[in-house]
Amino acid sequence: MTAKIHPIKRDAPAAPRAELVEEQVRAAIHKGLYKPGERIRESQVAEWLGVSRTPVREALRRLESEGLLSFKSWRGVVVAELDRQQVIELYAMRAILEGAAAGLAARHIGEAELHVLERLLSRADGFLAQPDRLAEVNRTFHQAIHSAAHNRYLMETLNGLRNSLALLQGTTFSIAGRAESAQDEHRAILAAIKARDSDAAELAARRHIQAAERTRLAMLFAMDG
Amino acid sequence: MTAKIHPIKRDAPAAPRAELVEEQVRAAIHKGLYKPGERIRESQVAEWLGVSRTPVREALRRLESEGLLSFKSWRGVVVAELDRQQVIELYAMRAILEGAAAGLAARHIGEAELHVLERLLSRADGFLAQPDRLAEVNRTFHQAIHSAAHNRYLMETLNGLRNSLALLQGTTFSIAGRAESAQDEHRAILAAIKARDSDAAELAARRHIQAAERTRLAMLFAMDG
DNA sequence: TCTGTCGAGATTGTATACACTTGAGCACGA
DNA sequence: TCGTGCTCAAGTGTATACAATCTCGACAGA
Repeated sequence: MTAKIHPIKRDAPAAPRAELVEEQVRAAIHKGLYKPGERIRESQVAEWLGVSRTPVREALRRLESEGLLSFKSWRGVVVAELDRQQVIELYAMRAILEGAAAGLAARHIGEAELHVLERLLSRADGFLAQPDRLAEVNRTFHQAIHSAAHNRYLMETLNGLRNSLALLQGTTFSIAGRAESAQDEHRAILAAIKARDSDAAELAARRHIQAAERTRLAMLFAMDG
Repeated sequence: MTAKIHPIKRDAPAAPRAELVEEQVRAAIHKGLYKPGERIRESQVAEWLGVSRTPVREALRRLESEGLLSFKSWRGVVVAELDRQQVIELYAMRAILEGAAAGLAARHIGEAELHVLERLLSRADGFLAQPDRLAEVNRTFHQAIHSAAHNRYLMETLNGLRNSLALLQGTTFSIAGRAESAQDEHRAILAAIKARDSDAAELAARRHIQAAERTRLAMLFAMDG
């Protein structure tokens, strides 16, 4: 808040409608309101959010270049679907980038950021039985590591990967025992970062993602039958 | 009239104008027709390409989410500018990902792909004195490696990085001696891939990018004075 | 001369109108 | 009954019209 030097109150933050639409649609996809493979009609979204099709189209175009949607000429947009191969490739990318982020964090992290990581790690202990809450805390934990790597492109790319993986419903923490192992893996990552051991941090992070991948693929197998 | 049934020739490929605009503007930025920091007016682009502002806006929105443009509310778009820190971060990302791609290629590449790499490498020998042509061949060489890694997300991300780095004018091959060292480095990468030595390939690729970074930063220093 | 306020023009943001493509349903005939 | 072709509604792609906001310069007052 820039204080009240000017009596000018910005009641309308003048947030472009297109950005609003983008956030709402992304949130809807993450929440599973729109399911993978489902078609999205521009006019339906426009009516839902009370805007015209113009900002809707701009928002959808951007969501498409993020990989969340898929355009087909004259046939509209559909929520992207991930086949098994894509999931594998996404996790491979995550392993590379989470590893790199952890390695960089081990070198560049500051005391304050380290403290945040420790608090988040212990906070997660309280949610071992609540998959959704745990997933949220852990997401913050990972983001804190990404941020500690001090490379905005790395952070952005990891963000995009997370977005894409959000197309998969549910969380791996609902699998028995996964929450506890994940917590162990997180402890190993943090310990390596704290010890400023870049190689160990990278390795621990890669292992962590690979373990998550195994669980996720098992979940997919279970669904496919 | 749906006319003849068989020789379906789509005279008008029905290429959405927005895609056309996107390509044209991207090309213009790469060619330096639009320079970093320069403002782009929607109506000017619309007139230039003979379309209305609607597809132009969609194209610009997508180019922005690629990082090539930067939006400011009600102030239009400007071509993104890279400060020294951003260049460093971009090269750090490239080192990570080119390394990963080379490592994966060493494991997954097929004989045909290997052959393509060898041909590209020897083709480059003929362009050591033509920086622009050399840059083009070398870009193809790198893309072939990315492709051989068989991970579409890795390839896409590397593509995005290349796009962003295209904001820097000129090529590092115009620096005396750089073309020859780059060629040496490429040979080292290919040798490691051919030997199926994943670790060596990753290391060689990282070194290559780091060498390119040093040259690039020296060029920036020279420009800044 | 300097400072701050207030338009006018320019430019972006949004809505609406229109053109083009697609695909599903229906009528018709074999 | 099944195929075939046609019509037309639904929905996307594009253009145009209008509203909101910013920039920049002129001008009044100190």
